[in-house]
Amino acid sequence: MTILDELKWRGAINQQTDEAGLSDLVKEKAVGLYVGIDPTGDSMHIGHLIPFMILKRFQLAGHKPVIVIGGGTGSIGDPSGKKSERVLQTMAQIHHNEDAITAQMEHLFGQDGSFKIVNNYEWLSKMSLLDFLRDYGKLFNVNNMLAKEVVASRLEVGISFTEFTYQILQSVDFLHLYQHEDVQLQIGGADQWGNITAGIDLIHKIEGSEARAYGLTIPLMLKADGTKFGKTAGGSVWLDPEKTTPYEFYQFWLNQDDRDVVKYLKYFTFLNKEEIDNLAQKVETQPEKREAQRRLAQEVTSFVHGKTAVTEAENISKALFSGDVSALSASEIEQGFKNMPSVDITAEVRNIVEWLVDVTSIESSRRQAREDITNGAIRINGEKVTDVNAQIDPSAHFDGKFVIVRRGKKRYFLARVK
RNA sequence: GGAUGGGUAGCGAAGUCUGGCUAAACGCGGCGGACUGUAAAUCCGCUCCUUCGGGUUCGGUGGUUCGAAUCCACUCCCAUCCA
Repeated sequence: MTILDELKWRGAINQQTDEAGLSDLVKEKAVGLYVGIDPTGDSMHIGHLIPFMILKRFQLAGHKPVIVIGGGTGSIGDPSGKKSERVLQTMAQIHHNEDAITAQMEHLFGQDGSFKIVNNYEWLSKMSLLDFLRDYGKLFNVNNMLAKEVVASRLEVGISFTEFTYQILQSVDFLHLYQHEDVQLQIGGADQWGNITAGIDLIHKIEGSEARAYGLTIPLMLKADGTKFGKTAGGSVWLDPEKTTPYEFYQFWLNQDDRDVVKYLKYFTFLNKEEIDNLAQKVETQPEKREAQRRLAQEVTSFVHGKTAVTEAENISKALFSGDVSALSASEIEQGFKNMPSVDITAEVRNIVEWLVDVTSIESSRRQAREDITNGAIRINGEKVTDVNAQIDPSAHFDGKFVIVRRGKKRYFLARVK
């Protein structure tokens, strides 16, 4: 099975520019290939992970991946997938994001030289306007540029010259990498098709039509219920443990729908076909065991945060979902609740309603607090409290250091006694 | 600048003609609960604040009235059409 066959099996191929040509190339040699990411934020989220997982698969198949941090393109703004013009980020912000994303990449893919990470700011920022216009601008036909889906869809609302130019910059990237890094394949999300083909056209114009450059896009990921993948009530699922804790990260994957889990195993893990087929079988026969989800959560959490994080996440999950938090030691709580919502409180003994609203802000109003207490939705240190007149004594448990509040089935809050 | 239609709770949307029965239908979302697989689907409760007496709400201001989301005046936004 070639790498392309594998991607096909994983359902990871949306479009390819020259299936036969690429297929031959992949058999012939170790192919240089790249995926770009513009530093629009200071962390990647799991949606960003998809193309990079594919890059990793190519690497495992003996090819030569290059990650392009888009310090240059990011300063322009990619109109792909955007309904309207975006506000430019300051260069300071972009450079900050570049550093953060680069560090994240190095953490994920290592610095052992098996992955090359480059920043297109290096070559794009040095180009003069006249060079740009004479060397590249001349080769782009505005009529073709206008016809690209990304631009065409924006003609109604408007698009600035700056964003309009984006496809040229991305093409220059591909050309640069083709010439200097032996890159012959660009991979991206489905919305990158136009940018990728623009780059291939540029290479053909400059290097001749026999130049072997290819493009491959990945299908847009949707959940079985039709909603966007990778979003939770709290927003995106980030790879940065400060934004999304490893525990939350693990839980995100564990909670995936049966209908989606096999697809995610294919996309986000390096498990082989037999293993995944076996797990798919389990989803059919014993869905309630959620072996596939558990394995998915373990694999992805381990890849992003490491093995220790998996063990920790599982320990915390066990304690929180059994409800038996009282067994936890103060130090375990410090660990497990590290990034759960928490507030600092005093050791003062208060009425529970006032405490939930005024002291901890866990509840938004007294009415709501009373309702939740009456419904049996509030647990203090693992014990259900249904009396609105109950008193809270922060010094009663956990060496007087914490009060653990649970609202509903799985929402936890930690109050730290100061 | 002119014409018309709008601005109601987190969002969508009734209510306005025929003032009080309206803290304001209904849907979505959110929060609880039941069931369960830490699921999906479904069902139930809650969803402005409250010391439970009440208090503050329907773009804004000012009127009419015993009483205004509802009537009047002015004003600010939004949409569409015309210039």
